[in-house]
Amino acid sequence: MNKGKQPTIKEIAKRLKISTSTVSRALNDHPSIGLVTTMRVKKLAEELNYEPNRTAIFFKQRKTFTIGVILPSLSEAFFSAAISEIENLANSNNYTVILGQSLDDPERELRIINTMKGHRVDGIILSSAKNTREFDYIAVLQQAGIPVVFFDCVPDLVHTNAIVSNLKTGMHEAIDTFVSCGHHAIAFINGPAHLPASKEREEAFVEALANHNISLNKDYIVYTDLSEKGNEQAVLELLNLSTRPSAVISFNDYVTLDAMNAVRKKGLTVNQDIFFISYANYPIWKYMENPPMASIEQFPGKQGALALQMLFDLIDKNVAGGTEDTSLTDGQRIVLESKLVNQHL
Amino acid sequence: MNKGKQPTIKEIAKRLKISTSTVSRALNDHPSIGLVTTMRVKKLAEELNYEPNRTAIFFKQRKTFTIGVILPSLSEAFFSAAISEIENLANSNNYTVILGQSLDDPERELRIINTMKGHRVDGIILSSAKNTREFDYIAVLQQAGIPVVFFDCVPDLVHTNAIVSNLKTGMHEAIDTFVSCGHHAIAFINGPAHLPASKEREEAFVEALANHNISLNKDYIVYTDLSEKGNEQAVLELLNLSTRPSAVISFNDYVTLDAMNAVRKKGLTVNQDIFFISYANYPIWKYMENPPMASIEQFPGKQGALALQMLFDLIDKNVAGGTEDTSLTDGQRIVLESKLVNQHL
DNA sequence: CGATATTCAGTAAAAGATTTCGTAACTTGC
DNA sequence: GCAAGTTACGAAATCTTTTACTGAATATCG
Repeated sequence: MNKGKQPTIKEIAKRLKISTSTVSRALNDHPSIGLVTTMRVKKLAEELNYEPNRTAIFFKQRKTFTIGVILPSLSEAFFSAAISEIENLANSNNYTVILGQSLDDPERELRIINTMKGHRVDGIILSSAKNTREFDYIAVLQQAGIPVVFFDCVPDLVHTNAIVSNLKTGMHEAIDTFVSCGHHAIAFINGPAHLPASKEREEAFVEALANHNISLNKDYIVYTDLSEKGNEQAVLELLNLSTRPSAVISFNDYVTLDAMNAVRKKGLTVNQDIFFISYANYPIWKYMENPPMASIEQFPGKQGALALQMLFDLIDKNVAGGTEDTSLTDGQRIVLESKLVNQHL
Repeated sequence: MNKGKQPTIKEIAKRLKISTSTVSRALNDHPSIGLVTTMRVKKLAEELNYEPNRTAIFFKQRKTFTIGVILPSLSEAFFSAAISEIENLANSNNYTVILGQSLDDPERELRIINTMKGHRVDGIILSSAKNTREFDYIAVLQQAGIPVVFFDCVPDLVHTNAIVSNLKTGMHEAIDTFVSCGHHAIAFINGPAHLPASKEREEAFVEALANHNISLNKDYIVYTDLSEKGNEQAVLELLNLSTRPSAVISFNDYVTLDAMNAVRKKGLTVNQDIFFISYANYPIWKYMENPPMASIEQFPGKQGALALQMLFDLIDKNVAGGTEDTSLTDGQRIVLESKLVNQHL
């Protein structure tokens, strides 16, 4: 039969006694090939079950229609929502997604980036590991002509393309909500202080309190390293204060979950003794008997979609413009507002 | 400088005034190249920041060190746990993962498979869409020499490689537990009847009841299409029975979540009026105030890891053996026992 | 009718690495 | 000192597809 081999364009050419270039052009509907020939080629291709060898095309065209997506973790709801949307959108644009998870390890992140560079991906979407401090690879990728779009965890540098979430709007809404429910003792469990995301949250927290003329109580801001233990300790710090807060905003839903467990262990009741609002809007809240009072939605899917859209734009410019195109060096940013949603109570 | 181009072995050869074959061999530590030459080549390669063009190698070697993973959904906890582990393991074996989600749409699944075939992946791990009935693509992939390993949702065919979860052990343990707690009115919310996974669960359910000499009440087996509405309706059927069950085993945790919500809406109390056990062990249970009594863990990460291991074996055999190797046609299966864990109460 | 377009298809190079085959130069063994 | 073996490297083919260039045949026009 076909000797277990995939048919090639050469095979078609031989059978039809025409040249491979004609076959290639016919299959790509090139106008310089006559209708009859084109039909003959396509017919035989169909019969032989011909499929182009994409590895050859990738090689020749220096384009792989592949994008790399690197995330800290695939099992975190925020990221799996994002990757899900990215894959979906990439797929409908005939792009393929290759995947890497850094597990928040900068070394591993770097290794993945190099692998993807080796695979000659057309672009990379990257939510960097929490403790990545070295971003030299950005220059390397730029040198290699591979555009990068950051999202969620974005390095604090100019000249990077990114989708950033404006965490402030959500924080303001959250505090408005708490205040309008009569809360004045509002605390904040923040993440690691060095993260831009933590800084932004904290600024917004301070601002929002000021807006309501609530004086800032330093004890009401505590920090967690985002581990389960860290989360528990952070909330315990708050609970052990002489006047404990009645409302807590926390870094994200995972922190809130651990915090709530700790609260219950202390014999207190969520949504009675103490109320929560946190970032991320974990899809599970609707199933909880005592969910947080509300959530600050960050739209992971939308962020992913925007990131991919921006990446496509960069890839196009990359193809159109020369190597000296500045589109890669100039960083563009799109800001997505966070929003208070799911008034669960 | 380097004209914005990536250096190639040709460039190295030219500068060193040796042939490209020597460079290639030197870089691959081929024994027929002298130590001095090898060192010189490696040194220059380092200086020039040479990186092999993998698209060229993939093309030449007919091997991409890439595997495809196709899952129904990336945002479901079970699958994100699996992909996370697969990516992890693939990464440490210097393989790259390309990703596709079928969204339980057979057409989309097929398209993804073809794309991956085009990418010349070395193998595919596939958890097929729930309502895929046509598995012709298996033959096509086999013809193309691409091994496939199924897991979780496995077609009911011989000659397929798969990691299957033995759902029975878990069911037996679950019912043992219920009975030992005094329950005799045990119901079962099953998934769509056509799924092998549903059939297996139901068989085990019937067997386990028989083991305890509990006569089977047909009304105590209801079905859901796994939609939120379907899940609610299913549990309502049970609750509206003249003698409602005191214990319920459900198809999976998502069903249980919806069922619990419905139970509460009816004014009943979970873990008091009615108890649940379900498959999957959703990681969120530890945060719930009224979690199911226990969970039947299916070890998604482990299943993924085993699938990848099996795939690697098949890829190796594929390389070693000829095209006529039967290893691809003979289906091998590994069974992983499900297990009752997290006695949450 | 001859000059010029237009149409259609072939030739060959190119992309970057690996690999088969071949061959100089040098070392052994006797 | 010569056959045989070893060492170290080069030339060229190869993997598949695309594409710039070229050329032949046919059509069009003045």
